[in-house]
Amino acid sequence: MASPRPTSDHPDELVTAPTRRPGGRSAAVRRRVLDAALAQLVQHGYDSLSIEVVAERSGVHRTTVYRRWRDVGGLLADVLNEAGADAWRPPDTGSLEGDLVAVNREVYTALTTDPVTVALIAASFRSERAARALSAFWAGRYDRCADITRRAVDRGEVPAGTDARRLLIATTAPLYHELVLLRAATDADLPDRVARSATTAARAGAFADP
Amino acid sequence: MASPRPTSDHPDELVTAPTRRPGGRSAAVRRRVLDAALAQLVQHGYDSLSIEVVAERSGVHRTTVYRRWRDVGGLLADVLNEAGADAWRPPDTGSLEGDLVAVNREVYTALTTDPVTVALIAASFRSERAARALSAFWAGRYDRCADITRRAVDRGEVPAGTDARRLLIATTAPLYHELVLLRAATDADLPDRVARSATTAARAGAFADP
DNA sequence: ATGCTATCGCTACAGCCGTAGCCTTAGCGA
DNA sequence: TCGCTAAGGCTACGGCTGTAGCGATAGCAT
Repeated sequence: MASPRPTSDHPDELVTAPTRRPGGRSAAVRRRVLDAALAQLVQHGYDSLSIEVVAERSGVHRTTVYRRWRDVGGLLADVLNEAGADAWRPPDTGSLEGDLVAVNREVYTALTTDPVTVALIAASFRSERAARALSAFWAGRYDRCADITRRAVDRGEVPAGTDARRLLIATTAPLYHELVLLRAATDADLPDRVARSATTAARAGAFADP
Repeated sequence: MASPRPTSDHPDELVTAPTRRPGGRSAAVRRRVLDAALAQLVQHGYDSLSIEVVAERSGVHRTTVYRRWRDVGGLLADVLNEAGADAWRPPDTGSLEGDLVAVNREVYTALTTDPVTVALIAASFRSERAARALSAFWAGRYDRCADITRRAVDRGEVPAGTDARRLLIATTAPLYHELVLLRAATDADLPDRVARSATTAARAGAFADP
């Protein structure tokens, strides 16, 4: 007996249930809802983001949104999945310090000027699915950033065996820590300073094997 | 006319309104409620923490809890204020690396075995007051940790001018980043490895002035 | 002791969240 | 073209959150 697809409305792994009718309507509903969610988020912040509001704004019925996304976290997880699938590539400035500074400036602006980023982090504490989506998003970014370390090793700037992930975390983590967790006063020089520290550390072999 | 104290039920700055009658009842209510909140948090996690439940558990009436703390964030902010006022001192092992490793192990256990810590972070995204209380708590901890750097400078382990805060952030931020934001698989060797990296970086002068 | 009043307890209510059940609509295949 | 049925729309409801108003109680000062 060919086991039929389980008909659960809320699959655990997939962010949005794959529709058996991908034609016009379902796709249109999804687009309208995701657009509405993002717009609401940008314009009025995370606290204003409720299923109620998104449904209203998108013109899709409340219960439909509940059925397909379950909660705000599910909505944002879906938004994130789209965002993570872009063609982003790490900067390539020709030097390790330049690359790390560039990365950190991107992170800095994302955290200070873009309400979406912090909203997604906040959502990840309230929804398991949003948390997974955010982890996946970041994993993709950090993977692509491995190129930065590879190039630095090739240029002889840092020891062979330097761990790309550790270096990248050392570069970006202090930014997240200061801005998101400690909520320190914003300091425009912070991203560059941290990136320079990480560069110095990497040159000293702080992220090589043992 | 002597202006009387404003009678707002929900002062913005103070976590708990100072009672004009500190005698038995108010204090007892506070104690019962905070104890109940912490117990509920430890036993059933953050998502289970509602005013409803805490009121039930403490035997204090729902509306009273709403009046004095307003929301879950206010409750946790009050819990935090008590926790931050303790006599905690940074470890003193005789070497920079030893001190940083010890600090990081504390952070690590707090993040992996103690549900309270992550719950407080989660709460800080939902409540301005909890966020401020958490910032204050951490500020106190980081201030006290400045001793670690001072001693290391005195011993000649790191250059004079090494910035205590930057060093401490570099040591602990990757832990928070991996465990809280990235939700990476827990790795018992992580705290030590990161602490050693930070030590190497500090010795190389990565956190000295410019 | 005794009155004053801050603080707590209680009831009632308005509003939002999330789900169930049923009906309607519109992709999709024949 | 036309039936089948997945998917969206609608209504109704139960539960939880947060507030208002009022009466009861117990610190505190005299």
